[in-house]
Amino acid sequence: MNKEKVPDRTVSLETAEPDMASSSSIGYLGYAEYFHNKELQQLESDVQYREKYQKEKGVSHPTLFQGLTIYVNGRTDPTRFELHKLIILHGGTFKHYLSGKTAVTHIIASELNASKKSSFANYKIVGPGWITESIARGKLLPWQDFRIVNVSVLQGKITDFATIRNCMDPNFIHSYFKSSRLHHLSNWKFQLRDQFVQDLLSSRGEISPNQKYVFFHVDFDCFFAQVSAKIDGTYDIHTVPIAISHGINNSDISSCNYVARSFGVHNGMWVSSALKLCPALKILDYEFDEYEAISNLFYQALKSVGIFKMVLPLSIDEAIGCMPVTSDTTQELLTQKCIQVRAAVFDLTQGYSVSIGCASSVLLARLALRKGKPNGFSISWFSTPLERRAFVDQFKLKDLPGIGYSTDQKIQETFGEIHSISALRGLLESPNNVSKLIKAIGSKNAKRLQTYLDGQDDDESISMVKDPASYFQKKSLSVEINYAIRFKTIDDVDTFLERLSLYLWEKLKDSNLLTRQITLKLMKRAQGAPVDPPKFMGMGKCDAISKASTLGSNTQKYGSIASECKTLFRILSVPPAEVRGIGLQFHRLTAATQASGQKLEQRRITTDIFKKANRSDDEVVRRVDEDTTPRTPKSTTYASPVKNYWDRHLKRSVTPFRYDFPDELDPEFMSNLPKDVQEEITSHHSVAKRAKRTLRTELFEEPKKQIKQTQDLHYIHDGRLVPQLSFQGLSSAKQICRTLIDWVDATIDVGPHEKDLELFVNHLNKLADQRRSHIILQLIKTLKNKIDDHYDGNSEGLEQWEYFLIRRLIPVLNKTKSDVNFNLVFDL
DNA sequence: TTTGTGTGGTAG
DNA sequence: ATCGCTACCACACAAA
Repeated sequence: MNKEKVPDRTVSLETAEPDMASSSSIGYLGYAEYFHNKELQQLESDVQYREKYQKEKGVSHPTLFQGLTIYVNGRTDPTRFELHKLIILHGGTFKHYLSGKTAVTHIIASELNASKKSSFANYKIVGPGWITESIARGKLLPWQDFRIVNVSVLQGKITDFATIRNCMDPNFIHSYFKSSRLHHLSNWKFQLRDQFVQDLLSSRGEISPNQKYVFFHVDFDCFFAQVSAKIDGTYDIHTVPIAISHGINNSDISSCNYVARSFGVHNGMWVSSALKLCPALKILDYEFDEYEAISNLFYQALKSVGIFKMVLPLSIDEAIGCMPVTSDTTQELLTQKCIQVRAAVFDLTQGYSVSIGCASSVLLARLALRKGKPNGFSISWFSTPLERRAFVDQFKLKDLPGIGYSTDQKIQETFGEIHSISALRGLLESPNNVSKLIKAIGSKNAKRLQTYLDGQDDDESISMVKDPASYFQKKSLSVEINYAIRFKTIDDVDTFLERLSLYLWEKLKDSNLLTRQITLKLMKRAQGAPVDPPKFMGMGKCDAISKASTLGSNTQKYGSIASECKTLFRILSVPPAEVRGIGLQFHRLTAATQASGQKLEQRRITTDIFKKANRSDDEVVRRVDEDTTPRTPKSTTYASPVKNYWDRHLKRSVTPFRYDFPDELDPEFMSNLPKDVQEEITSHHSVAKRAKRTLRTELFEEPKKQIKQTQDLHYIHDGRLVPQLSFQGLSSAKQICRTLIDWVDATIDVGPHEKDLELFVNHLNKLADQRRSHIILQLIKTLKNKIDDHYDGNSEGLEQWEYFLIRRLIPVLNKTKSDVNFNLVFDL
């Protein structure tokens, strides 16, 4: 591709500067507007355009494409706009649509998705290089040399197509996120923040906390709509109502232009309702890569202006530039700067419009931005608090940051139909009303709202400006999917949980962090909600329930995380078929030390608990990827979190359900599988059977309490005040050992109860917290010996006990390895 | 009083 | 068809 041959873009039609007076027309759209005409007119226009251009430039182009009719599909390099121009300048005919009537001779595309590919089957499909190379060589090159035949692309798209509808597909998570706008928004935000922190730390430029700034809140006008419309190239964004969405029915509109808004269309609306308000609405698809590219240019432009001490990233299309206040900061100067910033973005992005709100506080800048939109700017530079308040009074409560739908509703429930800020200000003169407000929306919310009434920033915004490095530092990690989640069996759930754990674990590992606490969050179909929600593959009306588990140590271990998730799912006790969404969160993150990072690498190469345990000459697997620094015992919860949970959720209806999986695995089928697959299946099967047992006992049988309830005791031990740990009401190791023996004997046929296992692991973890490793060792040895006693039999229970021993107890044991010197051989 | 857990709300 | 994410704050309530 020869870019030099591309005529430069300084044609008068497309060089107009952004219109600073914020009026209706934007210069750059002149070009788009020009081609917006109906097709017949357009043919004539193309000829006119060519003549005008050649006359102005004093050049003429060879008519390479004479007689050809060309259509450009999707994103290309050079862009569709540039190709359009090249084609018509060189005598070709450009088609905006693939209407059936007019024959298109060639299609230009870089990549075709499956549906397009098959519908284009009868066309000559070529890469954009065909155009640029032909022009460069001065002759029409054979199109066959630039033909696009990429079967893998085709297949990839086809699997994608199926993948997104089936959450059990191994690629589901990845492929779903690839087209989830919300995932992209979150991801971009994180990346921008991360980049910001890195830049800040490497630049060593100090942020002085007492610096006074003018804030420039810069924001694209309907970003997605602007970008997608330009890529598509078919419509004039100033005259045609445009919205961005995936589908045509119950699909969210994520962005719409101001023409669409004038019909009452707004972001978040479903396409079907938007079309009722505005039948002419054009729906365009997302162009995520392009959003990212334009955003890069946007941030680059903000930096290049050179007036900002820092540029705080708010999102892909939104940032706050902080300009230090000096003695000559005046309304005139600020006006000039706003114009300058808008022009810089416009130039670098080649034609995108941003709006700016400029003020002395982050809040006022945000409000000013609303006045500046679209395609303009607004400055709120006040000298008295009175002026500030008068300015704030123009807005609605919902315009204030942090006042969303729900808070707004609560205020109205308290004070009647109150929408305006001025009305609320009046009400709050009475202390009585202030306490009403606090009661309705909480004290923090109320306090922040009052700060806003004064035009001042709340503590959070202040900390963002004063200590941005820590404000933008990530403190938790989570993943959530509430779309297309449909499970049949608990095996499905386990498999999915493993993939979700893997996804998040990789992020944890990449950020070199350890986690202390895991939360599993489920969306459960609400009582009475239809099994098939109105939105295709959506979650419908759901109850959100979650359960946290505090791990025994700071960990980065995939195995512990995944198995903990499965346990949490069982505790939440939602039938797999009722699950509509699933999420995983890591809290209480700590930085992994350099050493543990290195050990992690070792572990991945050499060890796997299962395999290690199978090798009789092996000592107990070393704990390698857990934090070995002693934790302060602090306060530990001695009561069972499980009991706590069920006390609170007992009212929740639990629908009985059946797991359908075979009781026994077919040995012939199994023997034909690779060894690792066999192991995996056996392990799933065993977890599933355990769950079956657990829930069956819980739901259909009188729960056989083998052992009495936990008691929570506290007493003086060894002359010190040490919290006395107990398991099943027993404190002495000897007594507990006897209980363990009874426990194994009593459950060797049916397997242990999940809740009991959890209590026992909790107990061990607490012992580990107190560094009482010898007791842990004693208990586990006892348990192991007892299980070995039953080894001749081939009961289900034995299998489950072994699984428990390997998966849950050995990790606890490994954790204590540094405390005592011992070798323990497990030859299972 | 302090700490921890589950839930709700918000933003883009 | 359709891609309903994710970090963070605040609160109610329970437990110590």
